[in-house]
Amino acid sequence: LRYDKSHKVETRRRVVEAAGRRFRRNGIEATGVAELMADAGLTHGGFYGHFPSKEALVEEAVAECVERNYQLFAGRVAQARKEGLDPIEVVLHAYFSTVYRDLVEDGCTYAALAQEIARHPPKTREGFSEGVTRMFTLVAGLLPQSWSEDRRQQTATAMFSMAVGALQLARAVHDPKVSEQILEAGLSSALALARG
Amino acid sequence: LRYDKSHKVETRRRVVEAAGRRFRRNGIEATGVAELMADAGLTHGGFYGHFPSKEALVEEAVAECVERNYQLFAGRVAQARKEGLDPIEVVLHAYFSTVYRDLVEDGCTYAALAQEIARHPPKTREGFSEGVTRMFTLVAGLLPQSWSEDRRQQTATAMFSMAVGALQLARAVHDPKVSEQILEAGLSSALALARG
DNA sequence: TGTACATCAGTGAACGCGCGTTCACTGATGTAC
DNA sequence: TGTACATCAGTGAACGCGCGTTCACTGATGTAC
Repeated sequence: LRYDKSHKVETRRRVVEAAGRRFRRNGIEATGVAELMADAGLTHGGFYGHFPSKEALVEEAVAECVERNYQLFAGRVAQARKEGLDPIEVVLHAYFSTVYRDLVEDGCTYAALAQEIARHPPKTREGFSEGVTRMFTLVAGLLPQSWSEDRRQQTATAMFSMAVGALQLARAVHDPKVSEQILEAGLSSALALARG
Repeated sequence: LRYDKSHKVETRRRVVEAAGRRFRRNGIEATGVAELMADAGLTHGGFYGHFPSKEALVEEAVAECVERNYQLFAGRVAQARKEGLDPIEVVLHAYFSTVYRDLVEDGCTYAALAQEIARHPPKTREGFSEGVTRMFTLVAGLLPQSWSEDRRQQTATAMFSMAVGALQLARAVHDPKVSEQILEAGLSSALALARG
């Protein structure tokens, strides 16, 4: 044996992470294998020692982005609770903000990839779908306990859809004023939905 | 003179329309010049007799999609009024439906292109942005007259964001049941927002 | 009315380029002696 | 402890391919005689 096995595992992890960032920033199709290997400090040839194809990496990178998003969110919720704040308010303010709008490469996986994912093979879409339903459930858990399970799930789903749509439109629009109005409108309506 | 001038104008129109469809179905980047020229019944070489570059066509096709979307919507509103129905209900039911989810190439320009447009030059984004604000205003006009101008604009903005996000997530998710839940949740929450 | 002609919308071969992928290789490493 | 060696993670030239774009051309058309 040459390197200890952790070496290759670590390199692979670095490639997946670099891919996740690039995919969110520039899109999956627009990101070349050579480009993301360079991000990980490697040359393109080594790629196929880690993955059988670009699509295999896409699948893994999407799953990693989804997981990372979930952890980030769950972390914020836990911290809000520790500080005695309403988690749903903290989370919504974080989401519908110019900071999150501009944080593309480390930002929301769903706003960044939803459109492109729809044209990828089922396996890739499965990881994405699982992430979506987990987010729905996480948000539903932050809504009033007095509501029925169904109502919470439904409201959470709608709120999350609104968050994804608002982030995307806020990014697409060229007038910064309109962009901010989209975020503000989304925030206040999402808060209204959360309060019933 | 050879052909009457209407001939070239008509061909150009056909190319722009074919491009709009392809862009919505397969994405802008994934659509080749040869492909959309074939859709219009031509070969790729003729393209540059009509447009200086692919990006110039993109700009025009986006503007055409935006306009077409607006007309479609305005038409539905007018018809609902004629039939004595509440236009906002008619429009929301049409939007948050499996039919509209599956009608990609003739469907919502914003759900289909928002993500990609964010990476295009300012001129292309301007046409898109203008369309977005026009849609906001159109929807705002359907909300209760008793509300303040601000409230209507804000609610319309949030509703439209939700529609775009819900359509995208419903398209991306691989489980049809989850996809339908997203549409249903979006519809009932959008109706709730419309009623205050 | 019939023919020769000029026009120019549309054709299709060719270009440089970057993509995903392959493969013969290199050279830093942990191990055996 | 020092050296020779086998391993294999990573290198980089090369591939076929499709992209956007160019350009010399073709041939259907309306017009002039």
